[in-house]
Amino acid sequence: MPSQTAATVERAADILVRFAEAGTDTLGVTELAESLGMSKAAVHRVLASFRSRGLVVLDEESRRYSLGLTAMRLGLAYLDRIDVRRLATPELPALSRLTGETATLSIRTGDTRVYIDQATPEREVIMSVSLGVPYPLHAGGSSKAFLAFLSEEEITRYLSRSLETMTPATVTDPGRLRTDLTLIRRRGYAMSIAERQSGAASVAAPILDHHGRPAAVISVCGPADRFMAEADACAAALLQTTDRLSAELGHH
Amino acid sequence: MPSQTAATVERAADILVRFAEAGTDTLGVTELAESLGMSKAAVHRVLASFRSRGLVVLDEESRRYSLGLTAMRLGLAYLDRIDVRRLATPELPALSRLTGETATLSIRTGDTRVYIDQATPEREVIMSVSLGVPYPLHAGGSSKAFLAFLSEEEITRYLSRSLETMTPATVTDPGRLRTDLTLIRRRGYAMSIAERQSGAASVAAPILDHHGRPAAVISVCGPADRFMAEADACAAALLQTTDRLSAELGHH
DNA sequence: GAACAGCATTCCTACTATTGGAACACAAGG
DNA sequence: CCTTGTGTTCCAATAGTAGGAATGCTGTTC
Repeated sequence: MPSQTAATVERAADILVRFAEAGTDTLGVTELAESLGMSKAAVHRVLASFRSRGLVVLDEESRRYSLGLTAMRLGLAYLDRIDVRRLATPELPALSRLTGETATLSIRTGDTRVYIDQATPEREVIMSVSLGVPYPLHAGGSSKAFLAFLSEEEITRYLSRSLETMTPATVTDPGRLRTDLTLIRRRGYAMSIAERQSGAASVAAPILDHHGRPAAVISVCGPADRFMAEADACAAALLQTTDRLSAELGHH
Repeated sequence: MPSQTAATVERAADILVRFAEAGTDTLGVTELAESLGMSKAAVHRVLASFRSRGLVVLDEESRRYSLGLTAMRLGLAYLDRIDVRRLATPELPALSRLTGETATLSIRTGDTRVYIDQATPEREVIMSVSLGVPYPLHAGGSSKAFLAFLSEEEITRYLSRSLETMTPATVTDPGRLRTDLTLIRRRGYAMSIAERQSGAASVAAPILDHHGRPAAVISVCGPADRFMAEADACAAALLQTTDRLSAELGHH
């Protein structure tokens, strides 16, 4: 969609993105050049430039590169400007302790949604989510908690697209999804068993702003086999938290 | 220091950095161009390129730019790969040389804490700690440096348990411990004389992560009889180190 | 211990892609 | 309705990048 772009800058951005995607901490010049189809010389120049700005750092011994302090500052700057985060983050540990399961916070990013924080309980078998990864709005508790509280037009538009299947339990039929969403609105929270992630289950409820729109979603989630027995208690604790936060955003 | 750089990429990086520095969430093209001495056209091209990679997003209404999801993922990727040990271990020899005493690194393991590394000075009478042995959180400098910076709930929970006596100097009274912890938080470091180990004394301070939680503790310790004369100087050197490391973990 | 392999880094010229002034479009405010 | 401030596009000049090849370095193999 962006119109006037600069190829050099896009390639440089690709290098940066590769650091975020790669599971490994460090990347070498050759490795980057091959995976991006660039020449080693070009990759090296870009890395040297990023290095001068602290975006990446060079380990002098291994001659390999990793992300730098500036990269971290970018991430924290992004999170700082999300004010619902400041409001909700302190609630997650309390919710996790109360329920004995993982509590998460998500925000919407267009037609997707990402976890931006989580608090995990202190026990052996726990569930942990991936922060920063976009997920579709129709699969899983947190996603459906967003979708259910969007406007009728937005829901219709979203459901008219092709809906990705993430697990065998993902619902992709628009009719069945609409029934789900109606129930979610009536109960005030969404429940999901293995819709986004096999073996996982969750309850999720939105924090509504003064327009009644979902500013964020909190979920309580855990391993599916034991979670079902706790689901009702989790939902009660969850709603108590989200109702209070919604009120703080001016929702009544 | 970097040798072969690419001017275009450096300018692009400067734009990115500006988003992290600026207190405001959004920036406009003109604003960026003027503050960086670039032409509006160049800034616009760079932003368009970053936009295609999700590093920045454009608010269609206000025509202003802010950081995007990819920026957050960079920050989280940086934080993920930070292994406190790798960060702090190289600092221990320097701290030991500077103070003439032993420098140690501890991490928490639930309701206990273990030394995972140490650096000893080159002199005849030195103190040496046992790596890998769990110690309780209420006795000794390193332990109390952890305890003091946990959440109020965690402290209360810990103090409600029965507290082991390790030496005649160990404090086990919850009231006196709370007074200790308050002082530690105010000074930024903990001091202990023979609380965990007879004949030993130490100062200890936490490395705090971006949540303000203690990721690790560094201590400087030595034989009690001579250590007291050096304690203030050791604390100063210690805090200089831990403050810098906390910043690298995103604490501010 | 010498030859080798694999890596990062530098060099240098052809040439492609960026540059930036100016023109344009659009919105808000006087 | 004109003005002033945006962000965006256009285009020719040229400055800066690209990339193949050479170099230097490190660690490994025989």
